Amino acid sequence: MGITTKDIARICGISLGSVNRALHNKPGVSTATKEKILRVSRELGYRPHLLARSLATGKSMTVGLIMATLKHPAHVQMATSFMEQARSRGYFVHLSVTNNDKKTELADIERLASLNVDGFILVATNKGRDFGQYLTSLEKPIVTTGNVISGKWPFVGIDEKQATYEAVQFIASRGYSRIVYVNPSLSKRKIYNMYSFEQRLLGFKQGARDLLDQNNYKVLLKDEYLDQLNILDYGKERTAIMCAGDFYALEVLAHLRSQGVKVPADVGLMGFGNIDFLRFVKPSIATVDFHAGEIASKAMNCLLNKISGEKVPLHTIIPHRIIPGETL
Amino acid sequence: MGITTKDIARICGISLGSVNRALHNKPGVSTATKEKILRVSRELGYRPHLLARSLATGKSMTVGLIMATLKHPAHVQMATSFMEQARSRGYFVHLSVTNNDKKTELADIERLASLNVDGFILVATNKGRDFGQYLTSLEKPIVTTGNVISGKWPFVGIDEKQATYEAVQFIASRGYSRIVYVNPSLSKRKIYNMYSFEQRLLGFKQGARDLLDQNNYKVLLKDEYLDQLNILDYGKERTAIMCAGDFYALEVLAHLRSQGVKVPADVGLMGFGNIDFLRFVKPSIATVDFHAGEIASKAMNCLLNKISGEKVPLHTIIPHRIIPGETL
DNA sequence: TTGAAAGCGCTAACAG
DNA sequence: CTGTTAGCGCTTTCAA
Repeated sequence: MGITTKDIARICGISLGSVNRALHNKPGVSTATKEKILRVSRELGYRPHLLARSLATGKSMTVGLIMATLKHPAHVQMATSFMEQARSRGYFVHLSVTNNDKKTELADIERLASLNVDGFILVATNKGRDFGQYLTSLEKPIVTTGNVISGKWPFVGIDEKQATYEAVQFIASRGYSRIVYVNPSLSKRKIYNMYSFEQRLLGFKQGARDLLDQNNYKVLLKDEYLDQLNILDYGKERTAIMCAGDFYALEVLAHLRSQGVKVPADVGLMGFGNIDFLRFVKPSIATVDFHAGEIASKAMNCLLNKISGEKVPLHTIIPHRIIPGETL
Repeated sequence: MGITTKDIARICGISLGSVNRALHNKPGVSTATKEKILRVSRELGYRPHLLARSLATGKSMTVGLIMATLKHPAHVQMATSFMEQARSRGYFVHLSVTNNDKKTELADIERLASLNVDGFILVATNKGRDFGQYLTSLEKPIVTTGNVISGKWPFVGIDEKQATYEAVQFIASRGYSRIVYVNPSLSKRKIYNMYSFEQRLLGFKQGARDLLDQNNYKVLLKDEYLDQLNILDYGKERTAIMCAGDFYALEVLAHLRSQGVKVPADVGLMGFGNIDFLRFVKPSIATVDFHAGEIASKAMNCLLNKISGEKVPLHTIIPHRIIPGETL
C-alpha cells in the first residue's frame, strides 16, 4: 500500500491538517514545518490518493468522453485533441468508444457518472426524449459534438447542411448538370442519432433543387450504391457522384475503376471530410474540409468553462471549406 | 446530489448493512426486506458511488491503458479491442494517448495509479532501468504490447524480427536481388522505446545477409529517403523497396509516381501492417499482416487474469503472414 | 500557526 | 436475519 497523509503526519509528529495545508500551499503553516512535510513526503514517495480526494471534494478533475466510433480518422483526431486540451487544463479524459451500441453507451455514461466525472462530451448514438431526460437526471454539464441531441445542451461542430449545399454549388459550377448522392441508410434515424448525415442530406437536396434542373439528382444508399451505379447512364449528361463521406468516395472510386469507368472523364466525384489518406490517392478527390481538432478543442473548452460555472454559447460553428480535386 | 445507501436505509427504516447485503445479493437478509430495498432503490434511481466503493475495497474494476499514439489504424483497432475485451469482463479502460511524450506518459501513469486502476497495459514511450523501477514501485499488474520494456512484464505481440525476415525471403523469392529498407530514425532508441522498429530492422538485416549477395541492401531513414531514392539506380539490378510500415510505403509510392518511376515495373515495393486503407490503393501493395485486435484482446485477458491472481505466460506471440500484392 | 473531528459513500467485520 | 461500527484517504470546519 502507498504512503498516506496520515503516515506523513505521524512521521513528522504533526497533525493531518497541517500536512494538508503544506501539500496545497495553503496559508496557516510555518515555513519550517512546511518544508519538513514536503521533504518527508518527497522522500517517502507520497502520491495523493485521487479517489479519496474526489470523494471528499465532490470534484474529480476528469471528464467523460463518449464516442460512437473511432473508425473515422476525424474521430481519432478529435479524441486526441480532446485529451490534449483537457490535459492542458489539468483534466483527464475518460473515453468510452461505444461502437454505436446504445446499451453500451448508456452503461458507460452511467459508469462514468458514478466515477464522478465533472462533465461529459457526447458524440451520441442515442437520441430522443427519454435519453434527454436521463442525461438531465445526471445533473452534470454536457457538451455535444457531431450529433445534436437537443437544443438543451451546447453543441460544437460545422454547419453540415450548409457544407453540402456549398458542395452542390461547387459541383454545379464545374459544369455538372446531374448529381448522384451516396449516403448511409437513414432508416433508423428515429432510433439512432444520425444528425449529421441527416443534415448533410438536407443540404444536398436543397442545393440540388436550387441549382439543378428539376429531378436531376438521385439519392443512393451506401448499401445499394454498388448495384445502382452500374445502371447509371454516364453518357447522357455530365454526372457527378457526391458522397456523404470520404470513405464512400474511395469505395465508389474503386468500384468505378473495376468497371472501367474513368474519373473524372466519365463521371465526377466528391467526398466529405478530407481524411489524410486522401493525399495518397490518385486522382485526388475533391472534398469538404473541416478542422476536427478545432471542433474538439473548442468543445472541451466549452465544457470546462461550463464546469467552472461560466456561461457558454449554445452553438459554436467551426468553418469548413471546399477542397478542389482532380475528380471534378 | 445523488441518492445514497444511507438514504435508502433511512427510507426503508432499516440498517445500512442490510441495504448493502440486499444490493449485492449477499445472504443474510430476508426476501421481504430485500425486495423492499431493491424496489425503493430502483424507484429513487439509486446509483452506486463507484469511487466510494473503490476507496472502501481497494479495487476499482478499471485498468489503465497507455498508448503512445493513435495515428496508426492498428493502434485504433487495438484501443477498441482493449475496451471491448475489458468491458466483456466487467472492467472499464482508462485510456491515455501520450503522443510519444515521455513526460506526459509518466504523468498519466501516475495519475491513473492514483485513480486506483487495478492494472496497466502499456504501449510505452519510456524505457530503461529507472522507468522499470518506477513501474515496479506502483505495485500493480502490468502487461506490455508493441514495445517491450523489460523481461519483467508479460508481453503480447508478433515476432517482429521473424516477420521482416520472412518479408525478405518473400521479396527474394520474387526474383529481386537488391533491397532498400526504409524505416524511421533509430537515433533516439537509447531514450525512446522503439523496440518494434529495432526488431524489424534486425530481422531485415539478418534476412538480407542470409539471402542476398553481400552488401546488396541499403537502409534508408524515413526523413531522408525521398532524397536518397532519387539517386537509386533502378536499372542495374532488380530492386525492391521494403518499408517498416505501410504509411512509408504509401509515401514512397506517391513519391516514385511523381518521379515517373513505375511500380512494380521499375522497382518493387512492400509495406508492413496491412492497414485497411490499402485496399483503396492501386497498385495493391504487398505487406505483412497481423491481427491487431487479437493482440489487444489477448493482452487484456492476460492482464485481467494476472489481476485475478492467475499465473500468466511471459510471452504471447500472435501469428503474422505475408500478403502478396501487385507491387512485387 | 496548529490540532481535532466530522464527513464524503461504501464495505466488511463483528455483535446482537 | 439484522444493526452497529470502524475505516478507506482526503478535505474542511471549527477550536485552541
